[in-house]
Amino acid sequence: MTIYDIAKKAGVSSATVSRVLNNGTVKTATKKRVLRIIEKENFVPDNTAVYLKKPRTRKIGFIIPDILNPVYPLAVKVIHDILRDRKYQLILGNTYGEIKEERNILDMMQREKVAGIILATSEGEDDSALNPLLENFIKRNVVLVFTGKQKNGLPVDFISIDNFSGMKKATEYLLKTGNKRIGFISGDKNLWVTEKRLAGYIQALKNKNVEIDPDIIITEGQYTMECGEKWGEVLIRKKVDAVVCGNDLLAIGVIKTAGKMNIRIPEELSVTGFDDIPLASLIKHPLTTLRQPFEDASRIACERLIGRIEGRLTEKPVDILMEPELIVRESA
Amino acid sequence: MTIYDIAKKAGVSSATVSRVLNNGTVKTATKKRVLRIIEKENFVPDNTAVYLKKPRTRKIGFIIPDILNPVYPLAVKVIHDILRDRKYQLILGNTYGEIKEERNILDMMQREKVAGIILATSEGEDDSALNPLLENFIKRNVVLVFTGKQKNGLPVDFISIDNFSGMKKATEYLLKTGNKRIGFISGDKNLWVTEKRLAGYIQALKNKNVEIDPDIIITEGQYTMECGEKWGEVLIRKKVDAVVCGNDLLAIGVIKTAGKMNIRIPEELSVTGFDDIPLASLIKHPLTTLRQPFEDASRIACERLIGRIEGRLTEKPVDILMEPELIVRESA
DNA sequence: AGGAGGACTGTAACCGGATACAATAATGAC
DNA sequence: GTCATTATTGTATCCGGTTACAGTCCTCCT
Repeated sequence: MTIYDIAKKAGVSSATVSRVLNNGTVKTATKKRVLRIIEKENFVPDNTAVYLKKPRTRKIGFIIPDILNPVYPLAVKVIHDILRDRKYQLILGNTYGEIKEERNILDMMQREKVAGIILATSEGEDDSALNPLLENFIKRNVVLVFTGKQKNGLPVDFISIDNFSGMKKATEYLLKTGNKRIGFISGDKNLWVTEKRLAGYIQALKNKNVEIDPDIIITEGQYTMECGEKWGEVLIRKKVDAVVCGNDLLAIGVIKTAGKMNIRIPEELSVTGFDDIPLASLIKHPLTTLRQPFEDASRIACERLIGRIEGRLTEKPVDILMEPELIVRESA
Repeated sequence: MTIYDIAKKAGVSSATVSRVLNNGTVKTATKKRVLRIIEKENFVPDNTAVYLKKPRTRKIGFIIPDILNPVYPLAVKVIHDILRDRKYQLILGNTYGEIKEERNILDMMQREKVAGIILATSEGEDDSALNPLLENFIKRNVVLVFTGKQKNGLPVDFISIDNFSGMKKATEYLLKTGNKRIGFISGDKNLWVTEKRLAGYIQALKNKNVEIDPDIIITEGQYTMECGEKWGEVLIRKKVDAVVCGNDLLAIGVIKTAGKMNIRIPEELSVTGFDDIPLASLIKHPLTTLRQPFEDASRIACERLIGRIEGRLTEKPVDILMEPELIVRESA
């Protein structure tokens, strides 16, 4: 079933059917007749043909590290909904922190001729290897927005969270509430977020003239609960008063370990997280953490992306850093 | 940049380039030369053209109610990964329980010419209105798999959980541990899962000759934490000993409410859930619930789908109901 | 009535690949 | 060296829409 079949049944040319489908100028009576037939035949045009001819598709790629990290479902939802309202389609890709996967996903998206990509990943120092690929997109007028990594000189919008300031806040809070020996756990040190969050932690300590002890700073592994448990135990054995965690999952892992080791929270160990995932307020020791304005950031990123695609937004690429808010609960 | 450009630069015809891209028979030397140029020019073929000619795409639709429900991220991951390994692409759609949204998503997927769809939704009694649309897919050889609703006579595989048996187990457990007055909370009564889960609850009571009290059976609203809080309060005021919840989110809501009302769990109120979402084991009163073999079910659904698409699987549509496992924790 | 001008419609050329079929080159047997 | 086979390559068409361009048909004036 093609527009030619519809055209024949309606006694018009294919061009007229196409115009009916695209709100071209068609006499009302003709339009009605064609629409009736389209309806009756359950005709739906084939996007592969539509987009072959049109200069751009209405597909947007969204690349995240891992949908199982509870931060991302909300971002996916926000973006999914905006795209739905604007009649765009969402193509989702998980990289699991692997350059190779990211490369595959980008390749796939290029084949699919996406109109834009929201990149929420950051694979560490070696992800500059992806720059040539990304530049390729830009060359072809595919719009990019970054929300999880530095732009490395690429002319793209960058919408993110002020990780430095956030972690500084958390550390300052722990210092203020009397913690002396404060450990730090994050994921891989080469990730942009790790770097910024670690810097915030260090800055807060320096400001109060607290000695920086590399022995209780752990910046390897993933941002997962499992790593939280593992490193949590290590730090507890090193007699820390508090642990600043790079994200909530790590913090929850630390709290789990503390439970197993019969360490009371927050009396014997204070723990802070980062993200304020839905879990954070529901666990046994509700988590003191930094709430990311994730919804707003996703919305802004997505709307700027569409604005650029549709030519409504033409200003030079900007950096927008949003301020996380410290949410004090019971874990610290 | 098209295969024609590549062909010209390589001094071959477009057909040869196409063969290089599709592992056709090409002399090794020629292949090398063409590949070098493809590499140098960063050429990537345009799927809109590829799929215009080919009988089917390598895109699979996955339709879920809401990615924010913690059951779905895992399913998305499992399916995403299988598809990635098999070189298929994932198109995700959230319906939010709305027939209208589901219709839009199905329409979009038809335009995109998906090769198959995994349907994890169930919009209640009126979703039979979607049958004509779904039959349309089948007519066009698009393969469907259902994981969340009855097949309504459609010739499709149905992979799901035995909701009836699961809820019967939970209710029986509550009876065995001495609870007399057991309330029931679920989402909308027209949903297939609700129907089955309610039936399991009723069967368990009947088997023990416990009177069914419609006054403490609530089957409206959504499967959300908020509804759990709302209906939990209602049931607590009606003096129930226990509440069987249609899913974990509802159960967590009930537990939250109980906390606010100073009702001790499980001494004064036992609560069970359904799903065993990641949250279930981490909350203050770890949840007794039914673990769904979600990973396996998603995998089976996805693999059968691909098998049928690729013609490897040709047997008649089957129903596979997997058995949920009762996980006893502290809430009951 | 004769035209001007706009509304509507049709014709045909793309878009960028895949592939049937035809043509040519290479290989091997005798 | 010749010819049958097979391997390799090229030509041309098609996939299903969109759209530039060229009509055709009205409507409304003068």
